[in-house]
Amino acid sequence: MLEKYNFTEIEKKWQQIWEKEDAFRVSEDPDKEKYYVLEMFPYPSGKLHMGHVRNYSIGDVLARFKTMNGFNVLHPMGWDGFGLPAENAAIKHNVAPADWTWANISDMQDQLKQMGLSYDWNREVATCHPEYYRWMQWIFIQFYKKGLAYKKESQVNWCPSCQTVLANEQVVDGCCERCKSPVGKKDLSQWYFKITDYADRLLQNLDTLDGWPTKVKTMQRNWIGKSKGALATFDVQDREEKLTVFTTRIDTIYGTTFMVLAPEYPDVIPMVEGTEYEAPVREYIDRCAHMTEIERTSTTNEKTGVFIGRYAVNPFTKKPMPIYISDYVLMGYGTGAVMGVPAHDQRDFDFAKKFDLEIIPVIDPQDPEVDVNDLKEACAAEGVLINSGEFSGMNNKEAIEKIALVAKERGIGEPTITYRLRDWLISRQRYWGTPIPMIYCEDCGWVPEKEENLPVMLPTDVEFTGKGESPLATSKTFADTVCPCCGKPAKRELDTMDTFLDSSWYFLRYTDARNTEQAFSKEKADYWMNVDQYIGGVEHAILHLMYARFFQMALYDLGLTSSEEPFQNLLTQGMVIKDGAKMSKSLGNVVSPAEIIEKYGADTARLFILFAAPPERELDWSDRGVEGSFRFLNRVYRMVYDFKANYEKAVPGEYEIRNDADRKLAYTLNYTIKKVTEDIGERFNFNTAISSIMELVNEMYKYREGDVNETLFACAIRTLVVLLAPFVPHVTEEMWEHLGYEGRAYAQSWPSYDPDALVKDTIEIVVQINGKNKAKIDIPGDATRDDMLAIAAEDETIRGLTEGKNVIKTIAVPGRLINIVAK
RNA sequence: GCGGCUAUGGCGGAAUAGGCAGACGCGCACGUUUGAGGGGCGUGUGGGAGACCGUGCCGGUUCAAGUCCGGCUAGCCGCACCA
Repeated sequence: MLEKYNFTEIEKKWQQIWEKEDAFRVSEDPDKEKYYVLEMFPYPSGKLHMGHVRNYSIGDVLARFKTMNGFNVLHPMGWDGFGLPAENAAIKHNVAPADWTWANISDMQDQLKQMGLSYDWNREVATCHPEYYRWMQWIFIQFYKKGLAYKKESQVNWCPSCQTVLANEQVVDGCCERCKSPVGKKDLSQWYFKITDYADRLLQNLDTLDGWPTKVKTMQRNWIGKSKGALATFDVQDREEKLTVFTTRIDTIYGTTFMVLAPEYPDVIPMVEGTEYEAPVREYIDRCAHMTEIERTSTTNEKTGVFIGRYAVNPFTKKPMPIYISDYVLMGYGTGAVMGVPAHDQRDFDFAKKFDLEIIPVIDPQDPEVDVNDLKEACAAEGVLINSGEFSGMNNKEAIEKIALVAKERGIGEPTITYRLRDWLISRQRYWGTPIPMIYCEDCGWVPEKEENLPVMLPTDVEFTGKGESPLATSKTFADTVCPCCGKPAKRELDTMDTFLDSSWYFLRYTDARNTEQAFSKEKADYWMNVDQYIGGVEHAILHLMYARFFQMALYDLGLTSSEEPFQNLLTQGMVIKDGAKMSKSLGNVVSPAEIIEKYGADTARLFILFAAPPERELDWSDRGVEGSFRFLNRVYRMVYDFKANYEKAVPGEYEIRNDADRKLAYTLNYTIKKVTEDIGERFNFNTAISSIMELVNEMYKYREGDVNETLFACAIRTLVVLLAPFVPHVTEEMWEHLGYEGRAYAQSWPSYDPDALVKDTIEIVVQINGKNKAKIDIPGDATRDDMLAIAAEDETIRGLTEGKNVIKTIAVPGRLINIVAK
């Protein structure tokens, strides 16, 4: 160890040693309690950013801390290797997506290794590796066999820029989640996963996920969007068609004055064919079809629509009512048909005003401020039914239950539940993804590839134009195959899978990453799963985290896993920002991890990022703050160096408390152990853990100015190095070695504290009069409530303060304060 | 519109079960070491001359409120014509 802190050399040295010693390799050990800590694996863009550094620093502290506490810790890392940027690079720079991706993986792996993260690299996975996507395809086939995968022709979200379809979840504010272009519609035959079959379980299980942030659970609940309601079926006058509506307010059915269908509603065209209404209806439908998602939803208030010339019959009142089509009714939710109750629904009210339709109030809110016969806006309040035949006079909450049941008896409806969640569209017209292992045979239809033929390899003779259909269509070798069923010539599916599939089970593959016979062995998965702590950005709250939950449930139903939920505890880290804004190239406020590591070292980068804010919060990057963390490490380094130089023979061991200074240091030392242990283990408050270690160091600096008890100080030095080890692994390893201790710092057991050292002889407490701090007195550390009051009663100062006053009440909190209420 | 989160010195943040608000760090000031600079070491640092006043605002509960309750305001995030 040099006199000066040379982080570059130290970090290189220890990274090499860890690699040579395969320090972080783990295997199943039934005698040890396991702990699985997982950070969301990165897309291999080629460059690590501060968000990654934060994510992996948090995970690494936890992994190292748990290891030191005797757990068998699984801490893996891998690559979400498939995705669009690789294809864009292919188009732009004429490099093969595979070459580009593997080069990036190699670069990023170097950068991760420079951070000194305790990964078991033997378990590294890359989703774009054939040995990974082989099992992805195998899982797809299992889902298909179970009826969870199906192909359907429908109108899909189409990103004109990415030239591919998008799942509902990937459309954000009407724009493509990735490239931000406005999303349009397209009719295509695509593969879907039946995630809606799991809607209720995905929702129900959220209640069991105590270790998840409520924010994420709420977002998922909203996304699943369960709503209880009823179906009601309306006949169409002079027609065979029947129109079924979904409503949460069946109690207002007597107030229905019109009916609205989504423009895409399948029965619309047959109902208008050959009538004078056909032309305007077709024109309206056409207009809607050409609108992007944004255009369609931007006209929030102004309702549009067309009367289709037909009348529906209200099943309760038997009254006919006009049928319209309007884009405010969505084909994708409920049944695509709604009953128009203008008196009690604002959208219906707006529509009725626009088309001059009748408004019939059927709920009286019994509010003197509301005149139901002259409504200025829809009245959604609860109340009593009026104008509702046999149900008039009933409370509307009661009516919601009752009318649905009556409808069921009469065969005109029934109670039901609807979800906002749609089935997951998984086909992508992309090259750089897992090929969908399905084959189309003229005779047999869609047939899965034989499992022994997996993986269906991505071809390399492909052209990238960035336009049109799937790039796999340009391969001369890929499409042609034989039917696995009948052996006749057949064609392969040319689309690839949404990359969110790849990341929906990688945590299972880590448990058995090198298995060539199975996706993962159930035994190993059962040993390591569930993930005890998952860490990542909140931007994955819906997409990834719900897809992964769905996969785990489906795999559970297939008997491949033993638990329905994959992630026991979830920590969503906050963003790293600078100057009050997200780091971005356009703002020019990006701080590159590589620069920081070069200037201050990985240990400083890790320490700062953990110290500056608690993990869930936003982290404001400060160059000054980084210097502070660097300064602290230098301060520790110097103290250890000086200690070794001045007290070469001092060894940690049983020490004697000779004086107050010794007692104070022993107290701080033990208190710090307690504090750091709790802050890391129970609260993930790494910032306060680090600040208490700083206090210990400050205390040690003061202590060494006086009469040094070598054994005690040696204990403090040793403990300091161990407590810092999870945060700053390189420099602590160097100091550990320099101090001449056995083994490696990372392999030490976590220290325990001596509760006796935390008992103080005297403590200072506050005396309040009427809740205001007035004095401080010293009392014995073990003083009871009565002792405290007795001491206070005899104290001169306090007597003076209460003199002439009438003491009404005294409160004493042991170890904290006394409050005297006096008039 | 609906739902969630946040609000504390010049700044990042601390106060874990209602009990000394501002730990720790940054910045700043001063002292010290040094030929000087840098660096180190140390002291001080919410406001106010003071009794006191101070955790976005108004009110409440309590002996005691940053913390609990009711009502606002602002900012951020998510969803949004969901019938």
